[in-house]
Amino acid sequence: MTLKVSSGKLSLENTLNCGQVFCWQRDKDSTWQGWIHQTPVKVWMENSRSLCVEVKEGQLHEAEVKHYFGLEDNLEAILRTFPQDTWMRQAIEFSEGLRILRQPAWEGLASFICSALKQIVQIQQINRELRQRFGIALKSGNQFPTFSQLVHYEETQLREAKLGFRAKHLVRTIQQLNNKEVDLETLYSLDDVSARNELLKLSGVGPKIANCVLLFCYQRWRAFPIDVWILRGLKNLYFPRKRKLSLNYLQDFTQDYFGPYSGVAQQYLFHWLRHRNLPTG
DNA sequence: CATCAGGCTTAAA
DNA sequence: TTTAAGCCTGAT
Repeated sequence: MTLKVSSGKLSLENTLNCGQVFCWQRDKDSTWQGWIHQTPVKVWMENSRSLCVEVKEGQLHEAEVKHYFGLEDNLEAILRTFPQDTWMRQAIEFSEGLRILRQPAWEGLASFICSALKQIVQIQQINRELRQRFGIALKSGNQFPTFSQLVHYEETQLREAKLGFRAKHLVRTIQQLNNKEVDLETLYSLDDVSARNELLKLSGVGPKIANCVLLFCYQRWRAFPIDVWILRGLKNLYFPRKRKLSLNYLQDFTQDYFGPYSGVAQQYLFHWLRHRNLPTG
């Protein structure tokens, strides 16, 4: 069956291919195959204001689709809180229709632990490898394995999924979650700082990855991940004359300057910066 | 305390 | 050969 959901402004390209999520693939006909939590779907836009979702009968409700794609967020109002400097204006124009998804916490956490020193294409490969090797098989693909399912595997087995040295961290984090040292479910009810501190207890989770998980999985819109792209961008665009900038100083600056939705602004900047520096762009 | 090398894997350019 | 969405450890 096909669900048709009124979406407001939404660009699937900018939303699914901006580096916030790694379980979507575009087909030739600009439809996308991926997952809404553990449900396999195919999605496409109709008349630029309706999101169509092909899904097995009874597997998904419209509310779940809206929630996953963040369609209840007032995007225009969020964009108005951004500083209207020359760079942000370009980023907003380039990233039109980009929405922050509400991803499942475990898959997001695992993906970002695996993201260290990896390009987006490679992180997508890891996502597929983990599904194919360890996930429950459905007709249209394998589900992302839960940490409970993964707890039975050794580091060497995870390494085969192209994880490299990140396998050690993922194994440790899986054990920590299995021990209830950290409980991903309770993070939803914690304030930003407490939730962040919980994530930082996990192996392989530093400031950058913690902020990614907060922003993309826990709807903490002030979380501003600083990676090498954003670091270069901030230095070149906002502090071209400064020689030395500490990470702490920049982190404070982003909170103040980009405002209550600074994390969303980060993603708009990030998406723009990446394509701005590509050979074709 | 902050800050900073060095090491870690792999694939693509 | 270099580079790519970092983190951890240990040394100052």
